[in-house]
Amino acid sequence: MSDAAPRRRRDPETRRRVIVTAAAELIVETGVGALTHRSIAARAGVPLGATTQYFATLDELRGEALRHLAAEIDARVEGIRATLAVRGTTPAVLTDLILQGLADARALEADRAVVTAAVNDPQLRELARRWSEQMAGFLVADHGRDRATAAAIFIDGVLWHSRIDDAPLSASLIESALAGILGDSIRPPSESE
Amino acid sequence: MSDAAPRRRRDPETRRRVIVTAAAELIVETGVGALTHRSIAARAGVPLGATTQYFATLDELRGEALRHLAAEIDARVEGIRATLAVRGTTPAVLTDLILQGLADARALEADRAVVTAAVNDPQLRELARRWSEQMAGFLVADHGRDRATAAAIFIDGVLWHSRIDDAPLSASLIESALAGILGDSIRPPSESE
Amino acid sequence: MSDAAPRRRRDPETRRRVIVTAAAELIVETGVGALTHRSIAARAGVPLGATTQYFATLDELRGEALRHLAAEIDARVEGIRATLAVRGTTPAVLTDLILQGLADARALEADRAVVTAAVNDPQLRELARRWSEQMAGFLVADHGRDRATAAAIFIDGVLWHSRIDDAPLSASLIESALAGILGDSIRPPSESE
Amino acid sequence: MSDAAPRRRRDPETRRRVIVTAAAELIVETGVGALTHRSIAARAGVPLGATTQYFATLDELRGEALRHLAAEIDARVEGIRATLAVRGTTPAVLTDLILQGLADARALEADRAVVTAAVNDPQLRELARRWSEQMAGFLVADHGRDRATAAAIFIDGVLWHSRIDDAPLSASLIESALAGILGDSIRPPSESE
DNA sequence: TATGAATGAGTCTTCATTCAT
DNA sequence: GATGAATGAAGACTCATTCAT
Repeated sequence: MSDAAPRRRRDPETRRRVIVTAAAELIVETGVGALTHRSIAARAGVPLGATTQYFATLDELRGEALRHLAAEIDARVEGIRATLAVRGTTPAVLTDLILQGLADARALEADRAVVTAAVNDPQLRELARRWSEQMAGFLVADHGRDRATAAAIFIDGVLWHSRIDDAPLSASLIESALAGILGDSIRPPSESE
Repeated sequence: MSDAAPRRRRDPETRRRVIVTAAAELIVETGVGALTHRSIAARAGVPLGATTQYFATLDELRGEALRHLAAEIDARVEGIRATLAVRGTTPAVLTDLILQGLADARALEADRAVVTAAVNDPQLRELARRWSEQMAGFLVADHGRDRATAAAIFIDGVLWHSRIDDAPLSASLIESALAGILGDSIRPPSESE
Repeated sequence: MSDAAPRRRRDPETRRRVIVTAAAELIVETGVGALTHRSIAARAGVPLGATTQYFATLDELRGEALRHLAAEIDARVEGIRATLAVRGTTPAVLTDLILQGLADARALEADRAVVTAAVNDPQLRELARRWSEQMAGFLVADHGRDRATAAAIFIDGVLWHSRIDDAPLSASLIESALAGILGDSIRPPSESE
Repeated sequence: MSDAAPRRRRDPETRRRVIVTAAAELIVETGVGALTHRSIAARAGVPLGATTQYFATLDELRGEALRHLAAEIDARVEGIRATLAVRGTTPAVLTDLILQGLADARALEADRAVVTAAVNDPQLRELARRWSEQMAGFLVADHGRDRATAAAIFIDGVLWHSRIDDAPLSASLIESALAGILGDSIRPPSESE
């Protein structure tokens, strides 16, 4: 029944990660603007001082958290890339992947959080652009620059829609739109390999 | 005593409006998170006390400001509706309107600011949805629900793109994509009227 | 027996003065380095917030307090000037004034506090120089630049001595030294007015 | 296991000295108020823990550093004593030594730093007095108590002047003043030795 | 009613000191 | 013994909100 909180084990690596993760969660849930040392410490279950021990300023910690989110997103994007390489970049495949992505609420929120944060912070623009640019990059070989970009923009719109709107979009709506955007550049995936 | 002195802003209505407008500007410029009584008073050119006189809490004032932005957006949407009624809902007309909208940086920023704020505040969702829903509404008669929704989503994506990305999109990219999305539902505007 | 501290009367003028005075006292007693908002508030008997209400930064408040001390010093220097004008700048008169000054512990401490603060803050140098320069200025007409400066420097040394050393200096020691420094430039005060 | 590895600073004595020296430097450069464990460790090139290993509190370390500065001063004072013993205590010799002292900015700053620190810490008074008292002691045999004290006070004033004022004092000003203070007690140095 | 002074809660940040390793 | 991670007590500063005037 001793109420003196025992000093924690020394494991800087883990602690850093716990703090960054907590900050990332809070950004997703409440936005970058609401981030405070206190809220992070509470969420991470560490004393206030720990949040300033590893990061010189809140700005730095915020940056780490956003990069953490970006890394999460990158990992998913890499999965998408791999799938597209195997199954082809047809509207059906893309729609499938989008619906999968929408089903992962956490992933969706992380992605939109980064973009949202970028609206009022030019330094984050590059981070925010990445997802969309990579998606366009995956499509450009098969569909050309303009169609690829337009498709990526449409997909971005879909993600936003699902973040703001409660009614989910139907697969056929998404697939038809993509088919229209990609037009006659659509070809079945190559048989080889 | 001289009645030449212009009636000192005795009009509470006007003052309220001045304050709300100032708050709306600040939200657009710096985000909802940076809003303070002091910054609003300074921007509006009114004493600090005036900002608490007319609005019980900062939250309330923030809400009014966001509603003000929404009303601004509605006014522009109404203009779009009128134009579409006259010129038809073809990709060319839509592209024209989108490019016009992108050229109005202030309008664009206002719109994205409301959506951004809505990401972390469910109460604002309805406000944020409005623009997209109305746009879809204008297209539904000519193109059907799904195509209209898809087009509105694409347009939303275009607006986001221009907010995050520096390189502007070409008219042909936008028009081609819209043409693909709206597909064979596209018809020339009616001759009548 | 109500323990709710009643909100104070509104008298900004007085409050500012109370705060600056408290800060000046603390500088004299504990040095500029030990100055904190909290210590000032406690000394002044005002809530913490009051110390930040009137001064944008602690630096600004510190500056005001030092200027307050400088003004105190200036007032005394003006008294010295007036006395020297009437009674002449002889060693005897100077010694008399010095001993008077030394008797006023508070004045002495204020003076040395300003100089001490200037040691590590170049911005205060000018403030710290003033006393010595004015003293030299009073003597220059009668004794020439070098002797006047040397006398002022000696007096400065006397003030420091009395601040650090417990044993007081005798009047004869001071007077003899001044007589030596001023040398044959010493003349009795003019008879006229 | 090669014994070529230079014996890792295993010498606690040396480490203590390194830390104290670093602290002393910092006091001279930035004042006692700005002293922190971290700044000392950084300056000394030792780990943070070393600064708390050898000194129970920062206060203790600060005291050691000030005593270190006092010892430095003593060493220079001893040099002055030796010179005065050889060359005599004439104004010319004293002026020479003063100008030499003023040229050694580091020495000057160390000296004033100790005095400055003593202003707000009575425990340091004795340390701060030492320089002046020793200087007077060197002169007392040749010039008597009062003149010696007065000369020491004047020299102290000169040191302060150079710390606060940008314009340096001329040798003739200093020498004349000393000549006046020491008066007819001045004698050429003894032939002996 | 209109104003801005008053207050304290809450923010970021720095550091002395403790103590696990 | 030596190191640096851990902790919390301050410190500067900002502001929503209250309320005297």
